[in-house]
Amino acid sequence: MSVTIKDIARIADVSIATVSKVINGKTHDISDATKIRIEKILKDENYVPNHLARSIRTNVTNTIGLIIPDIRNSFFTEVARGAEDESYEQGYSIFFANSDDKFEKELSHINAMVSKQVDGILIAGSTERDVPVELQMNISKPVLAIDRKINYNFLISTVTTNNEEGAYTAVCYLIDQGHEKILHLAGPQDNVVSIDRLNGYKKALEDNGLSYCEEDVLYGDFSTASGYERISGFKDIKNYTAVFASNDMIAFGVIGALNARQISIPDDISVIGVDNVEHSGLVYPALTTIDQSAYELGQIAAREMITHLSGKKIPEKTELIQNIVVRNSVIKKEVI
Amino acid sequence: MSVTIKDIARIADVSIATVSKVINGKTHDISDATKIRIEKILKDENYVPNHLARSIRTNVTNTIGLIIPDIRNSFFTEVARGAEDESYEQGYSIFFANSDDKFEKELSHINAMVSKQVDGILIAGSTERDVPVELQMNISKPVLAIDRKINYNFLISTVTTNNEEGAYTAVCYLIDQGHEKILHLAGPQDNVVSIDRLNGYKKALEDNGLSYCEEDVLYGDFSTASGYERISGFKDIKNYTAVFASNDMIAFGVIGALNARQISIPDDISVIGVDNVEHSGLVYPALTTIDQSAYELGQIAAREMITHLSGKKIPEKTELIQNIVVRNSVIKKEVI
DNA sequence: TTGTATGCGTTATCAT
DNA sequence: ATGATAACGCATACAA
Repeated sequence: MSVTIKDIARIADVSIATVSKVINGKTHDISDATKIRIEKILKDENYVPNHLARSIRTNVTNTIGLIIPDIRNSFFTEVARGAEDESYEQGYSIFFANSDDKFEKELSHINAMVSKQVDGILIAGSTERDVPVELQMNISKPVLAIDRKINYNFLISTVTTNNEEGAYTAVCYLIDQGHEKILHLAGPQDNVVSIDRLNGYKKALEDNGLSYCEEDVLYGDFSTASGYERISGFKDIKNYTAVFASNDMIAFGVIGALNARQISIPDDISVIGVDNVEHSGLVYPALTTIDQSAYELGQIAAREMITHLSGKKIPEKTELIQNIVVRNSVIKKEVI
Repeated sequence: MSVTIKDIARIADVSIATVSKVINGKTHDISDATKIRIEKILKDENYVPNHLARSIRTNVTNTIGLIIPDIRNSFFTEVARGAEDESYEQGYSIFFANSDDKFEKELSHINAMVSKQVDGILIAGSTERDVPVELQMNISKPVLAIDRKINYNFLISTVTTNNEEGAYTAVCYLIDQGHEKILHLAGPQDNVVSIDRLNGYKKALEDNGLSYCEEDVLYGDFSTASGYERISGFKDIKNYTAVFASNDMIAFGVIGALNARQISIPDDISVIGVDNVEHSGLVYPALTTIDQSAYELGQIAAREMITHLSGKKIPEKTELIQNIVVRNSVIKKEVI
């Protein structure tokens, strides 16, 4: 066992109340002499407060739970880092867990965290959900939603980025650079993010007087392999001057396939992605893309949770802007 | 406040001792009737045990701390995921923290975790260290070292991969494919990992009757930019048929620079990396590389810690094998 | 200025 | 089969 407040009291020949006071800096009614003496003993004995015991009294653990689908998804890697940084700065610890997009696993983690008395939980919800179950869950700790909407009872706020707007920005940039025939490589047809981005694509076309055609959209999944396959066998590629990929992974596949087909980027075709994944600046040519502000998402989520815990009011919803990161995969199309 | 064992006892009109027993399945001396009745109330009242209170009695939190330099480094992303998976399966939670390779930050996290009574701590040590301070730290919880050696008092085991061997494997593979002029893009001269890999490179050459020349090694840092710069201005590149990059990031830079110089991979030059970063299979051409088993590293680290906590003996040191992942960036060199 | 006593939610021992 | 109670380490209201 470690040394406890009781041991210190015995050594210093004072009561534990006195020791507790100097530990917590409530020294206004402690004489300097004993204060200094106790502090020395605390140090000599290498005393470490038992935070559990403290928490059981104060009902505060200075701990936040973070549940994400998968830390290996670079978007969530950034979210996690942002949340941890902010928490650390404010003296909080992070319980971290992956749900693998399984609702059951998410619930299991929530229960564990509540049981361990986290002060609040940050959740990037699993894609798989069971709304009735969700609604009847009785979470006794504040919950903040990251990136995706969720329906738990004690939801205090939602922090998201606007995927439609990000896509809109990307496509407008393409149009701005003179592109008019823009191929869209979408993600799964039933995926919310993919749908949002498709809508942004449509809206950008319409707002710029271009018409939307169904055949300009190729569906797949969010993987590089998918991007590669769609493009490598696509006959009409010459009809387009630009490709808007629904995420960077797809864009990597597109780049690979175009390289393989000896189609030059960006001279023959421009490519733009979304996500600003770490490697997007490192491929050749460096990918122009949309930054989702994943780090800020995590950071702000943690910050708002902590603000809430301190008793202050926080916005019910905050939406981060997705900014374009201009690199070398898009070129201005000269109008002939 | 949440409902406590006391509330349940009141509702069921029994003592808290009885409730505690059914909660913990010690029902051998409880009548079926009361057992069932209490279980129903537990459920109806949505009772969640306060794990803190339990821990303060049992001295066990079922929580493990994980301190890594940076979750955004994909190697540690994998480690973290492996550790979390194993912990989850065994009913443990993970406190997660980044040290940014700062020793001070590492210490700060250790203190917080010890204070919060983790059962043990997994540490991938920061590069920056202060051995005297390290030795005099008196950590009261078991510590397990991941990937890098550390010197805390309560070190129970070390789990690493053998970087020299991994590099050796890579270079032997190159030689096996007929390459004899192999350029090595190393990391920082004073970095342990970089040095280990350089040694593996040397050893592979020597063991295969090839001589090591200092000018065949280009130093830089572990970034893509570094790889790109070293190669883009390197006049003697034509003298080589293969490049062994000290990590995948460097390899990405090499690929980019070779592409830019119109040197074909792998036809003109083969490239091999180390790390098997997520994107390494997704670049063009797909990178042949060495897998560091980062996921297993985290998984095994957590597993051994938990085994130790259960009172069993664990090996003082376990070293994981690094395996080659053959993809498309290396080609067999035809001997003329 | 310092100490006593109580309680936080739980487990576990020992009575009943 | 069930209950009373001490104890875990700490914070704090109140007494001295």
